[in-house]
Amino acid sequence: MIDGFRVMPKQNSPFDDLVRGAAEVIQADELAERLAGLRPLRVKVGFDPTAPDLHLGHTVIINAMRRFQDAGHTVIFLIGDFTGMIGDPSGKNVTRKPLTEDQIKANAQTYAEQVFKILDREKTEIRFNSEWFGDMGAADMIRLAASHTVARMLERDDFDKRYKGGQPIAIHEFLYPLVQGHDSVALQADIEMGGTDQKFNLLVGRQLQTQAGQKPQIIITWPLLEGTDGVQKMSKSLANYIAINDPPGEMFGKLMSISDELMWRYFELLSFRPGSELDALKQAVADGRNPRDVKFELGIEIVDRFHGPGAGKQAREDFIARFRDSALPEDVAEQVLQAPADGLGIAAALTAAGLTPSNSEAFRMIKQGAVRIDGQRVDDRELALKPGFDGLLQVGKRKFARVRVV
RNA sequence: GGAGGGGUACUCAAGCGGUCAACGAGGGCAGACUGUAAAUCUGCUGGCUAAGCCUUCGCAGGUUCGAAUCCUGCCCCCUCCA
Repeated sequence: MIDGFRVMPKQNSPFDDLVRGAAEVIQADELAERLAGLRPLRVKVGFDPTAPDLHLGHTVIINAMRRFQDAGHTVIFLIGDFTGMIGDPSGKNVTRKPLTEDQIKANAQTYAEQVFKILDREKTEIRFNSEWFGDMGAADMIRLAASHTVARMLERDDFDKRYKGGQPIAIHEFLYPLVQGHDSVALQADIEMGGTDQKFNLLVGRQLQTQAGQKPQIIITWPLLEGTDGVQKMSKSLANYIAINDPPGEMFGKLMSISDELMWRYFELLSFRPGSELDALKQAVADGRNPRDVKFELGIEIVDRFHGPGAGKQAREDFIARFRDSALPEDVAEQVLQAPADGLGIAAALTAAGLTPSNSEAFRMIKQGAVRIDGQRVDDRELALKPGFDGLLQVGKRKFARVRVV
């Protein structure tokens, strides 16, 4: 799938690990050539300062950045504050709301906090494209616009589809690839990485660099990570995501819930283990090792990364106790609920404790045998918790609340 | 500017005067199974002071014993023509 790979040295070389899981490398031979040089390469990755809540899908490319850092290269974390102020409409026909300068600053800050759980802060160059676009005049912008033709713009897949499909394309949308490409010129990027949907924009960068007398950047695109459902891309709106701010237990649990097949995909794109080690793990499973235990390894690595060394093992122990040995969790924060004299209805208690969204839902859960008190199933929907009650309420396998009724 | 089509629950999508809290699919949740899952099977999937009641089908009115379904006005989206 990747052109030029077969001319590369044997499997699992440092080169392979740098681009492991990449969707495409444009001019792989050039990449090998530049990597072989003595100069650290400038690796540019642009970020839209709109969605500060990062999930594991976002980290695929950040992991790749980290690998380049570890290989001694310079990673440029480019924040598209200039473009953000205008509102990038790419992708959908939904016009994004322009962001204010303050929002962008705040988002950039949140971004940085999360990103440096992976990247080495010392080795990261943070840049904003308003540096060179902020005071660019109309004349220069028109000059930039003159560097590309409409026909070439329409080569981009989504433009083409929209154009042929009679969907509107605003003029400024044509400017986005140019602006992004010009960023590469300004930064003198050797490499630009992005999602597969960015391919066209990244290619424009190559052209603009060539026009500016620079060596065109190498392009590495990364696939969109599937969400925990294993089918659709990971995204917050599809509720199939693992946020990097998820608490350890939740993060570990979500990782455990992915299919065995998807586990390898996650290893490939999210793990820092060398390819040789992944091959060994695959072999072990093929030889009969329980895939669950290998999934534990994945969970430990990821949880450790975002919650510090040791957090992963702790999460695994909790997980085993909870799900394999079905022990009741110990560390559930106690909630104190007010009850009328004749007691608090069980449904109302579940809802008040946040275990169910409504009393109706609580009744449904009881009917389905999903509700337990201290491990004992509750069948009586009329059950009332009297003042003085103190116990562990449970809905389903993973929702708990320790409740004291007064 | 003109002509036509459409807005239904988380999503898609039926319904076109009563039996509609609204078919079906997807998603989600729960139960069983398990290796934790996935797959599979089953159930649930508006709210409530719960065998009853209340609110929902773009918004606001109207007709009717009765409206998601008919009428009027408004808002929004799409297609074609200019």
